[in-house]
Amino acid sequence: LTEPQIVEAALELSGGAWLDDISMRALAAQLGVPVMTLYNYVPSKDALHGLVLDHVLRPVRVPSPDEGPWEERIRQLERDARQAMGRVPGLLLIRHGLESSEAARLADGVLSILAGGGFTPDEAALASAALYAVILGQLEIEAIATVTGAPVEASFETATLNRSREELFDFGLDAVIEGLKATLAKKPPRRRR
Amino acid sequence: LTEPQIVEAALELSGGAWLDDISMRALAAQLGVPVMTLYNYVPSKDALHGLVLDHVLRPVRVPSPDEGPWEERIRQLERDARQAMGRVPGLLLIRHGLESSEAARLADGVLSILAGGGFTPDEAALASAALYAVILGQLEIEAIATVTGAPVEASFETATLNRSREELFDFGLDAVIEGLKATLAKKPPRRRR
DNA sequence: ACCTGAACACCGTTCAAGT
DNA sequence: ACCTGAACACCGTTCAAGT
Repeated sequence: LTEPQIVEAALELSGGAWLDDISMRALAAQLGVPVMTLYNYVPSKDALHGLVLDHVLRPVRVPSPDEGPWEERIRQLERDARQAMGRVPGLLLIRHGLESSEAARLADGVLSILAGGGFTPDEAALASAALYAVILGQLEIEAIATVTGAPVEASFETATLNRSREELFDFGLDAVIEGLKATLAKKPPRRRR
Repeated sequence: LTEPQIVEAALELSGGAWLDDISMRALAAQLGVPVMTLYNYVPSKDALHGLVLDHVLRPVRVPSPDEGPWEERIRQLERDARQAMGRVPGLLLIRHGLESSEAARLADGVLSILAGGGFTPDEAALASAALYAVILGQLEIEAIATVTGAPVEASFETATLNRSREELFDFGLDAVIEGLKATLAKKPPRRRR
């Protein structure tokens, strides 16, 4: 019985819905062990969520500087991250984003990409928060759809009905990136020293 | 004992943290009634969350067309909504955004503002989803900060440390709006008939 | 040392009995 | 009709006893 085994079992058991809804008892049953055995590998249910978050975020790469302009690298990273987290829409990353070392790695990646793109550290921080908000918000919208079985954003009438999640996400992401570019364009061109 | 009384008690008891963490038992104690009495007014704990969401969203106005250009009206509505929901960062609006008639009212308001701004229904739907994502994401970031006591976005290093939530939100919101305007600008100017 | 059963201190909600 | 106590079917986790 290993940690990855437990994480995988939790993922399978949640079936893409609210991770929080699976109980330690059900997880133990799935693995065929007594409940308390889990606590030899995981300190708490809360910590388990952190492990799951790390697990799904681990494969997401931070593109290196030679992989295109900063917009393209941001887009790639955010798309990958969204897709990875799409495995567990009800992850409640809310509560664990700050504890996850993988989430921190990606946040740092975004910051350095933005810095390389010409943003000051200050602007980069603001911009990365905006990008973070977009991905979190989109995941929430998807979580609603997955868990309730409703189409993506029913309240937005029929227009969104036939749109894929990718389309929705890309539109929002592109809008933010476009806005960030506009911010950059207003500044005098950066000087290299 | 009235429904608003129950909602207010829930708000007070949660103290701005995760609403889900308060128990029906604690809520009943706060109101000085037996637990089961609550069920004469609220069908379930889940429904209570919906009532709280409606309650905090009710005062948020949809600006009328004569209150400035569409960007300004969107900004005003979103700012108001963010502030209203800031009362209960841990509202888990995730689960109830679709059930709340007040959330639906605001979503419709955003759609009609965008339509008036020159977006096709299709574009307006995409744009409103993007705006929805931004506010949801920002609220999540704030919820993390409130509940964990950490500064807003600790992983973004010191740059964000001294920024108010309003600054963060406005930056993200402005970026999206800027991006949406760019989308509009690329189109031929709309014709009135 | 590692494992785990029983127990503790909770939950939300059903249901039947009270007035 | 309206109200509510007791009970049901769960929780996560502690803790002490097992090997």
